[in-house]
Amino acid sequence: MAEPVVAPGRPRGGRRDEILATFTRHVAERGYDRANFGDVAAELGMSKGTIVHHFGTKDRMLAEVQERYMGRRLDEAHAFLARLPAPEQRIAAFVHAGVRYSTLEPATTVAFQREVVRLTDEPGMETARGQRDAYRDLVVAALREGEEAGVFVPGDARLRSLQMFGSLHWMWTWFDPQGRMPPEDVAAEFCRTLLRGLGVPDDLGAVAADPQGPVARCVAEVCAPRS
Amino acid sequence: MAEPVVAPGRPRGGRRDEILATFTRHVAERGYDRANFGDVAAELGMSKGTIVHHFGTKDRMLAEVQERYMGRRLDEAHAFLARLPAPEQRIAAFVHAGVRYSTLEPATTVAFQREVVRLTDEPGMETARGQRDAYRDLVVAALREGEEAGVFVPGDARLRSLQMFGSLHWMWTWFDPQGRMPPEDVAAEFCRTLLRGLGVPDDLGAVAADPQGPVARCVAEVCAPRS
DNA sequence: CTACTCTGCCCGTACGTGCGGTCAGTTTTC
DNA sequence: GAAAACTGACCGCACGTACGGGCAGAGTAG
Repeated sequence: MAEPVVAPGRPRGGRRDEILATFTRHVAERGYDRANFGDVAAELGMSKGTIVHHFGTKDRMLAEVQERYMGRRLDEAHAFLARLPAPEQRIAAFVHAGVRYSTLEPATTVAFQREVVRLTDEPGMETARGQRDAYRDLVVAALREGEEAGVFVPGDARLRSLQMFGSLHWMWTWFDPQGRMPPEDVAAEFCRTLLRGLGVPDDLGAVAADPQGPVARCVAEVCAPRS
Repeated sequence: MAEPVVAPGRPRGGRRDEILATFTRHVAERGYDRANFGDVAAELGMSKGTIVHHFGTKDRMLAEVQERYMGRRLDEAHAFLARLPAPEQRIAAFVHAGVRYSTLEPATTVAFQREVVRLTDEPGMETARGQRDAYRDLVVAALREGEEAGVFVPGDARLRSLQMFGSLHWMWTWFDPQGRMPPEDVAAEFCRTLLRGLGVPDDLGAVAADPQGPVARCVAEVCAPRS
């Protein structure tokens, strides 16, 4: 049924990536517990054994999904931070990027978000958890910079970062990438409310929130669709 | 090994409620998929069959947890809305209440929050979903009132409600009721940032966010611990 | 008071199913 | 020919739940 495409057996990681992508989609749709080897194998027209051969265990497969995801996000965060010096731009960029991912890699994003809790619980997730913590540290740092620069009103940076992540990580429960609501609008609205909440003057905030503005454009360049 | 037959008192469905409470705790700790009859039964020193006798299926049991939870929340929301006329007070009250629940009924709250997605997916959850939607409608209505009254800057009320719920519903992944961070502080910080973000003047916002203020007190009275 | 019956909780077990993972062997690629 | 990719049959186990029966208390008749 499925054409050979490239010869089976060789293509370095080709088949492997396919497996990972399908697994990711299943996790996104049903959650980790209900996702299973059998269905993934059937969908790809291969045997369960093949999946085991490539990944060993289900836990490892999820860990790899999370690590790859966070790896990409960290790279991108560093990239746009290097280009955006102002704290309110940085915070806005995190929001734009967070929303953007929901449409750029919907499956991976949902899979990550709905299974984040395993980062703290399960063993074997140390790497991914470290990446996640590093990412949050970047946001906290930007919030602190803003406070010190007097752009944000003083407050608890850690709590604020959690408030912010909550809004973004919750999106998987309601946001439909195929739906009517454009992600840019979501990002813009979230940005405006958040930045105003941090005490950023409306004009500065408007620029940072603008879907056509410099921040959004920078994020769009950095977080480009891959292959 | 079973205890003396009848527990002190004969609270209507005493045993039944005990089962539900234990099940709820297991869902909160491991998630619905990993929670199972065997463990609950063992912990209560009863047979799996007893659980089935009382609830029929696992799905039904979860549905009942969700319906009871949302029922209580709706009652309380109506109660504090009746006492707080101002939009900024109402929004603050939703935040205070949302945080408060994490310590008042930690297990039920976590169980609800981590399994919310089933409200939209699964059949048999129509009632609970209706309750959840009704709750969100209350928040959206308060946001719209605020806009019309000129207390909030114009914006997309639905998006704002989702942004707000995200912050609160995400708490289960990081908030520890036993931890150092007092829930009142979380609520206060969330309130301040959110209300400022909605355009509420700082003095008005400070009163509404104050853990000792009228709004927090009203919520504390309405959302009292139950027997 | 006694005997009988009805009823609702509760028990223990057994069954079917689904799933993660193993393994010995085959095919493909270089 | 060596190594990697792949297969398909199989195992063991955990879990939901169906089922038949036990048992204690309430109601009723004599």
